[in-house]
Amino acid sequence: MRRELLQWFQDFQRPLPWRKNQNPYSIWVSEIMLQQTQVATVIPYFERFMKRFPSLQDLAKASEEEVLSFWSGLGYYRRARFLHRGAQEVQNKYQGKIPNNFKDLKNIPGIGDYTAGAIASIAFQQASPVVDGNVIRVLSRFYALQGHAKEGTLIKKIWEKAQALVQGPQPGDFNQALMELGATLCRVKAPDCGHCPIAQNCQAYQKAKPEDYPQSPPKPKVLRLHRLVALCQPQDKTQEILLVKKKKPKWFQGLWELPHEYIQAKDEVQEVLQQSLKKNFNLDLLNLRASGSSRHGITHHRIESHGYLLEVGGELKIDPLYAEAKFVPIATLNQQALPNFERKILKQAQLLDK
DNA sequence: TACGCGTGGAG
DNA sequence: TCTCCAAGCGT
Repeated sequence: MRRELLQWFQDFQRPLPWRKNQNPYSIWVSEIMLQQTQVATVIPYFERFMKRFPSLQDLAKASEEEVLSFWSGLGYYRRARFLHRGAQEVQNKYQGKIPNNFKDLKNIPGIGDYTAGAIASIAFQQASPVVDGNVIRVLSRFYALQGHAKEGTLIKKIWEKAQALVQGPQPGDFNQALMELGATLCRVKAPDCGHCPIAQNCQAYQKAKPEDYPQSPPKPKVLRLHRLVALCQPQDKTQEILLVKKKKPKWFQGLWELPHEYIQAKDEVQEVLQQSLKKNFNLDLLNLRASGSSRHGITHHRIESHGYLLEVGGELKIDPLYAEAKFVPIATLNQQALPNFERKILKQAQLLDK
């Protein structure tokens, strides 16, 4: 099985930017970006990020704000803050040399069991296993293991299998081959067993029901929210817009947001915005017009945002709930550390290009 | 151990 | 338009 998979990987692996070399730093960046994120989404972010932060040192000495601005739109922003912190830690504790073993890697912020195994095996050829969503699927099918994909007992068994399988030559390629198989052939739905190099020994395939493995876990209930978003422009400077940071935001720690309020359907728009702007920013609402709505999902939340373009007056003074607030030129919005959640609203108001 | 974190592609 | 879920992690 090991031999077949390695051969298949050599013949059919996708050419990906982080496979051009075995530089531990670029492997690390790619592995963090790929957490819970598909390859096609990551590629342009990876290219842009590596161009701006080509070495660990470049990343370590950058500001968190700038690192986040290069992560803007990729999601799970905590990853970027830990990666940045991790780079600084490697710089200080290991003189800029990324550790080559699982144990030390795992102690770096943002690096868990999976990522420590991935870096140790891919960048340093250590026989260290990896278990991600792909590996759980591939191995639970190959060995016809019972249990759902988030269940502790199943995951533990998969780690044991992966640990045994990774022993031997080319551990990094073998780990990547397992994941590549999961991503391209051994898919959640409609697996392509006809082209699978290990189908002959796959127990789920022999039972003719590979897509029954692993079982899908119970899912949380979806919550629906409505949100008013304020695009505030000063009366005398209409080319600027207000961005804010809460001290303890529910989402998007460290990123800029547009001022907003979560509302009930019956709430009066103008009244809510007027009171909110006065209380939080000491601003007077002079006039408003609707600029469009958009939907966005965040984990198990489905949020409908309603944007309003507002003209505001008065002197900016922020409430203690907020850490910062600033008016920025509209032309600089593209370089700000904003979540896509806010970019959608800005695009609809034609303050950002599509 | 369970939960929450972002986003976009596929079906 | 909706659901599902991806190269996980820290708490």
